[in-house]
Amino acid sequence: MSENQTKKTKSILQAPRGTRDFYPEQMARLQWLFQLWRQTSLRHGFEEYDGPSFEHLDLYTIKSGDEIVSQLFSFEDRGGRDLALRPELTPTLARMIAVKANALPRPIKWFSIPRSCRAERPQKGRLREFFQWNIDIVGSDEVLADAECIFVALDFLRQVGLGPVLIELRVNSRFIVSTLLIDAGIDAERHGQMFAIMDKYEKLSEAEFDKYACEQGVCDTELTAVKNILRVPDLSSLESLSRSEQSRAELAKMRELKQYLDDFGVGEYFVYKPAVVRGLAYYTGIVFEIFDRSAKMRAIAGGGRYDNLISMFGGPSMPAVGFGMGDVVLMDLLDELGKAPMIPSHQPPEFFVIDADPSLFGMVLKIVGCLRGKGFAADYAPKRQAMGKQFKYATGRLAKFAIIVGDETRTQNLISVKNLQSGEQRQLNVEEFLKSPEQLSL
RNA sequence: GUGAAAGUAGCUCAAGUGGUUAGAGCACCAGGUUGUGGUCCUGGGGGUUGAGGGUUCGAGUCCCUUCUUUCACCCCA
Repeated sequence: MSENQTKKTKSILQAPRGTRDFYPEQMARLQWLFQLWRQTSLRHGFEEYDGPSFEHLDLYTIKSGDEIVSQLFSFEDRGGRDLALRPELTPTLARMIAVKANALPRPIKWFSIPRSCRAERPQKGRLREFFQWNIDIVGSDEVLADAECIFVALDFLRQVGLGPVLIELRVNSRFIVSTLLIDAGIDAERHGQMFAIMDKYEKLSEAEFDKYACEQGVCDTELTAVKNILRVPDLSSLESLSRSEQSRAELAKMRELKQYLDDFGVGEYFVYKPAVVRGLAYYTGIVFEIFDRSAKMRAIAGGGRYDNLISMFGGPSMPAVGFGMGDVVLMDLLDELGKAPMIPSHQPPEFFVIDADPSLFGMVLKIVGCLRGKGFAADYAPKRQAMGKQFKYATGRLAKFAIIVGDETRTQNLISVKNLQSGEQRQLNVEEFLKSPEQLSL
């Protein structure tokens, strides 16, 4: 082996930057999460879908412009097509819906748990490969749809122990901010830039923010107007600022949203935050983010209304709202709060068969074989060892019942069944036990 | 992509200003109690100190390069 090859062999032992290996222990956690995401989605009436894990590069540049390419893992296939690993699922969703739009009953309530890749520099809570729970409702412009999306997220979070004391839902409306900016004499074409500046408000000190805004070409009167918007503490204060008919209508929508969330029983999570504008250009109305209240981490989830996206992909004009929740920040947070459950990476056996003597091993396999054939999780010690060791192994595997095969099994067809939790033990006839193992009461 | 800090066993951490063969706990494996358990006792495998090069009689320790992680930017779908 050449020196170069030795080097290569060593470097391939390391998983690529920003990726993770899922050993059984981590895989069990991941599956726990997926199952909860899936169950919650289905319970709320969403249907599961998925698309390809890579798409035409254009699919992503249409929406986000060419700058996005540097954040993508892109490549060319042998036919010269430009492709990219999916950095998110929303473009795929828009494409899938644009193709079949007229055939789908509305509202379309879909969910997915895609594995996605972004070529960014990894940090805490942000990797190059991750999973993201996506929830979308397409074809409804009613606030109820926004409320439903948010409710699924909160219902899930509540289930994993993240109540309103620990986390909050930050809500704003891009539309209303836009109308307020217009009232302040700031043209619509500069709103994108304003959103970007407003996004910094919570991260910077007052002086730093002023300086930053000034550098971005915001004049003093504009800065005052922007700050007035950013300082609005709640919806009722927003009312006094909203002068135009449009902004009043949008404010009414936000009130409606709050009412729906109250009705669903998750109103306590709601916080009005004027600085929440989201980075993406395509959001058109209500936007929201979910944060832990200590706010030391990135957003747990984020989303909003994007009424123009489907038509951008060549589909009919269809209103839509949705959010994404990544696995990384969520699991980090659960770990930090001690709320991540211990999930065994194997299925604990219902029955664990133990022999008193290696010569009885054939009977162990016979019983295990029969139980497994009947659909029970049954197991035995991997080595012929003293009974003490076998019991130890059974306990380690979290088995419920131990079945002891001894001389009496050979001579009288008797086995002993022991409840490993209570310690209770009883002798039974083998055939009778095997006929209906589920009727065992101990 | 730019800037900064860190990296010692699977995990958590030791190892004065460079100085014998890099240690401990947990975990893992094997023995011990001869028909009954996560306890206990004994032993064991494990590391080219992230990798590569340099300075030196001598490098875990100092210098350079690189990889990974973390933090701040960029961006955040």
